[in-house]
Amino acid sequence: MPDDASKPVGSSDLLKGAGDLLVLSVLADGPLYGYAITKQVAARSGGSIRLTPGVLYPLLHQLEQSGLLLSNWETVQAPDNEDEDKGRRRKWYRLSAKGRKRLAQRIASHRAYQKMIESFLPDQI
Amino acid sequence: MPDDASKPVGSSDLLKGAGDLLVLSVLADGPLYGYAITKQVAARSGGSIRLTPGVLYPLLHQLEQSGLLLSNWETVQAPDNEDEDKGRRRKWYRLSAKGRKRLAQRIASHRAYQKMIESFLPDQI
DNA sequence: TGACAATATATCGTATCACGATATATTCAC
DNA sequence: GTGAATATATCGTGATACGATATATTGTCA
Repeated sequence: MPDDASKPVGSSDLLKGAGDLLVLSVLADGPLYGYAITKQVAARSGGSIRLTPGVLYPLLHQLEQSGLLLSNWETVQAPDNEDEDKGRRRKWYRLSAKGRKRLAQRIASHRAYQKMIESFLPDQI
Repeated sequence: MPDDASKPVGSSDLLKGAGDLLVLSVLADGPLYGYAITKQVAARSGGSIRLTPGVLYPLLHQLEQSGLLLSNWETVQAPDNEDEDKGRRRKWYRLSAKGRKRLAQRIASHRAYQKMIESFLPDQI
């Protein structure tokens, strides 16, 4: 049996606690809805960062609850849809003032931490 | 009740998955035992990275089990200790060849990931 | 001599989090 | 009309960082 016959087990943990930083960062360019964030992040990372639903939506809710994000629902009417009560729902998220301030702090602390980690790495291995 | 009356709750999550990178890095300079690693990391980080026992020892065991570290026990005899069966025990760890190779890979992937995260951060907030 | 701090290893329980799987509904393309 | 894409959301699992706790030895200082 080959070592990696089927690998839907365990974790890869790509995000390493930077999920909030990513979401706040892409929203700094303007409001987006969840699915659009997913696509945006995938595109800008060349497909290497996949912000899956199971990661994204709990994260958005948590950021909103913390007052860092504000949101409003949009109902998209399909051209042939005459029923006003139906239509695809989108929840648009945008940075709050608090979220913008927090983003600046997170960037600073992220860079400080990475600088610290980098200082531990050996020049010669 | 003040918001942070007593805060031994929850997490700070300073390490963010870089624990193995830290340990492998400090061991690249030569063998060390656990407690010395703690002190070394604390000193080199100005006290901001505290590799507590609950983090360090499981990590060392896991790295050893993965074949990245090799170890041997040392028994330190106190000057006034005549009993050969007693004395403070130290477990010295050193990088294996596999560990050294892995360190190089981890550094490369860490830097690639950080570069990717950095590319998401907005210039202007 | 006795107490306390520092040295040194280790495990346990909890909280958090990233992730795959799954669910539901709408709309577009063919 | 069938399937892919769009769009939101929750659940269960596994990994892990952490504080708390335990145990034993050694150094310091009164």
